[in-house]
Amino acid sequence: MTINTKINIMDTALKLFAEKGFSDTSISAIAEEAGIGKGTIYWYFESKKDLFFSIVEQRGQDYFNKVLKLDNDSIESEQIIYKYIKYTIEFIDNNYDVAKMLITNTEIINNEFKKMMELKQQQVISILEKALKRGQKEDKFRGFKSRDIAFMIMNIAKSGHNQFNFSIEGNIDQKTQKIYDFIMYGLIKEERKT
Amino acid sequence: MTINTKINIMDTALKLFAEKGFSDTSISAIAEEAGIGKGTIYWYFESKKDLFFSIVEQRGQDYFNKVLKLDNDSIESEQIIYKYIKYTIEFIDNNYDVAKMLITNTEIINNEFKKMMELKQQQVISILEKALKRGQKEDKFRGFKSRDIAFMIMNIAKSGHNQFNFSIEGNIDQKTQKIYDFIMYGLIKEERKT
Amino acid sequence: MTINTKINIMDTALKLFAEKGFSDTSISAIAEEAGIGKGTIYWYFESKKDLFFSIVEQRGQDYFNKVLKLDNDSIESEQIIYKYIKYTIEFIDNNYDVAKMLITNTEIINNEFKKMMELKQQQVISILEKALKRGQKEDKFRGFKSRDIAFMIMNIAKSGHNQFNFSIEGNIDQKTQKIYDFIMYGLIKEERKT
Amino acid sequence: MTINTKINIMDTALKLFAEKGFSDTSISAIAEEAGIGKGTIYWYFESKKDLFFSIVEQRGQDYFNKVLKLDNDSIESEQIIYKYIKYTIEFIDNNYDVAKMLITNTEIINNEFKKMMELKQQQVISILEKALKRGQKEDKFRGFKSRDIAFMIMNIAKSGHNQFNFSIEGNIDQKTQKIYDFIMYGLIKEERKT
DNA sequence: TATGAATGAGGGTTCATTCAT
DNA sequence: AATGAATGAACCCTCATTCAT
Repeated sequence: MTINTKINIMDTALKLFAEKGFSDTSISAIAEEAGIGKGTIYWYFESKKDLFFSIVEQRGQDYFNKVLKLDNDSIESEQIIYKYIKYTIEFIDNNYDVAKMLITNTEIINNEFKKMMELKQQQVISILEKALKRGQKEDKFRGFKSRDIAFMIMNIAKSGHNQFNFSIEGNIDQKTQKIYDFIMYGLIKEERKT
Repeated sequence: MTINTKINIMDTALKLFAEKGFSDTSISAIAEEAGIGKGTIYWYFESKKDLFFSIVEQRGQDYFNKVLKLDNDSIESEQIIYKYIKYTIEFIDNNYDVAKMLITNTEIINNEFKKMMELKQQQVISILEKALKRGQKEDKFRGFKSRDIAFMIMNIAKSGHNQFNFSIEGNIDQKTQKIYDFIMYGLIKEERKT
Repeated sequence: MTINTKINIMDTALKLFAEKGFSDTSISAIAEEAGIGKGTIYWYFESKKDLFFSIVEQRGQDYFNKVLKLDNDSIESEQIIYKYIKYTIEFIDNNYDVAKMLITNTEIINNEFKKMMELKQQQVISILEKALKRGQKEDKFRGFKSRDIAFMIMNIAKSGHNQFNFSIEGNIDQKTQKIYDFIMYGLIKEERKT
Repeated sequence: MTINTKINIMDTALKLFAEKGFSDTSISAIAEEAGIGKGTIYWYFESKKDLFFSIVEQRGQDYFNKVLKLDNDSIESEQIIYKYIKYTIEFIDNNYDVAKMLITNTEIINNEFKKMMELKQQQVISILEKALKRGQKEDKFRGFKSRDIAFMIMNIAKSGHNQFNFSIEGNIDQKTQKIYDFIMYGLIKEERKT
């Protein structure tokens, strides 16, 4: 019946982790929902945590690789920011469950995993920081601490995620455009100060 | 023995919840860390969840009340945004543990509590939205969907929070100023488009 | 307020023991229902079991003493049986709670107490047995093993007690008469065999 | 390990429930006595109460079904009474533990269960009542309130049960005969009144 | 590959009892 | 006499994990 039991397990687990959180999702529940035996999960994964990590890895790898490719001086700095936002929105849209799972379960996961996640985040921040610095050198962007801004951009990009039953409206491109526009020009209508 | 056992329990629990998450913090651990008997916790709190909620309520009430007072047309719209950011940064700075606890444990808490949190968030969004609309009418702000922007401001304000071992640099006022400036003017240096 | 705290405690405890059983009645619940502090109970009683025993002793003593007085050869044997039934019905009627408590909690009480209860029951059986033997000698009663009959009388006398929402109908005297009549003459209408 | 773990659990639990009562028998004690892990019990039973109910159901069903079959107008009314007594004695003899468990733990069990038990008892009373009324119509039995007598018969039939280290002497048939004889003819030797 | 019975550590919670006040 | 905060043993139950099949 199951062409690929492993995928079946991961999909089911992802759904339940996102719905109820890591701690409140039992191996039994995953097995039952997936229509397999409890023991089978342990044939494919070493532990519950291993299952969680595997899901994140599988789903997040694509996104992360795309972002890593933005670390390229031949891409215009605005484009890097635009694409970073787009990739992030896209990832959240296509992997709503993983995103939710990551956002809501970060802390309950072990330190090794947290360190890995931190490392990746630091890499992303560095890529954005580098692009921002370049943009400043090229006199495109205003003067500021680029690392701070990189951090703010990271946070604002998550606005594509539905929190508290609310999210920015629109499809991926519209959301991206809105966030990008806000980041670039801010709120103020009046003449730009320099 | 302790002058105030209840406060001792809440402080200890808060520390552990923030450190290890709700599910991975046992009542036994809290009792041991607080230097009291397990049963004593149940003298002051009905359940582990009740303890969690009590902490959030106690710590969050001040912040929320301050934000609610911003819902006042006699305050200039920019000031509302500025103060919202400041209060949020302040809250996070002074209640680092609660903030972390809230951010990382939202999903594992029961629905009643989640609904209450959502309600509060919606109120905050509405206050910002109202201020933004007023700012637009007064021709201060650019045209945009104010609810979307309110949502982005909420997300960006959280940048004061140390995630992944990184946060915006500076004291409360400096952080606030940086975020406010970014929100108002964005990245771009060039002449403002209208 | 409380003229006699001890009586207050015993009355309240009796009510709750009868309602919910010994194990499911907590000291806290008794204290709360009695409107006193938990510690106060321990001023009057050594333990929860001591409280239980005290109640039984206090309430059962009268009944038991009355029955003991039936051990008297100058009372006609039928009268002993009649009065035994009457006293038992009376006790159950006036001390419904104790009776229910005793019937439903016998086993959860310690062995010392059980032995004491057994002893008393054996005394009662012996009294009935003696009366029955005397009645046989006097050619009033049919031939049978008097100890067996004594035991059956003991059991049938409990029919005055409301079990499963049903009991024999009537007031104390009517109930007593019905049971006595049944014991004496049985069901059969036809000519008596000898 | 054991050929049938479930039966092992039920037998062990029955033994302990009868010995010490429901509340004073812990799941740990059952597991230890049965030589299995605590968790295993929860593989077969949903809860401690479920375990209790299952035992009662399993053991009591046979008895109850037999009694229900006595609700049959083609059986002579005396025979119904005789057989009811016999089945009851038999059940108590073969299921001493269950009987004791039921008699001593009725009150500590939940209301749903109590209602079910009451219902069954009412059915039994009704069967006896019906037989008694028929016997009266056929002019076999004396005039009385048949429901009261049915209730007394139920109580006296329990005399086969060893209470307070005493019971009627003899094997099943002898006990049955003694009780039946007592019920039919009562104590009195003299000429029968009508 | 796949199962599910079995395990036992650990969870949250209750409650009889103590004792300083 | 009376209190109630504090205790900790013991409770029922869950669940990640193992392993014989």
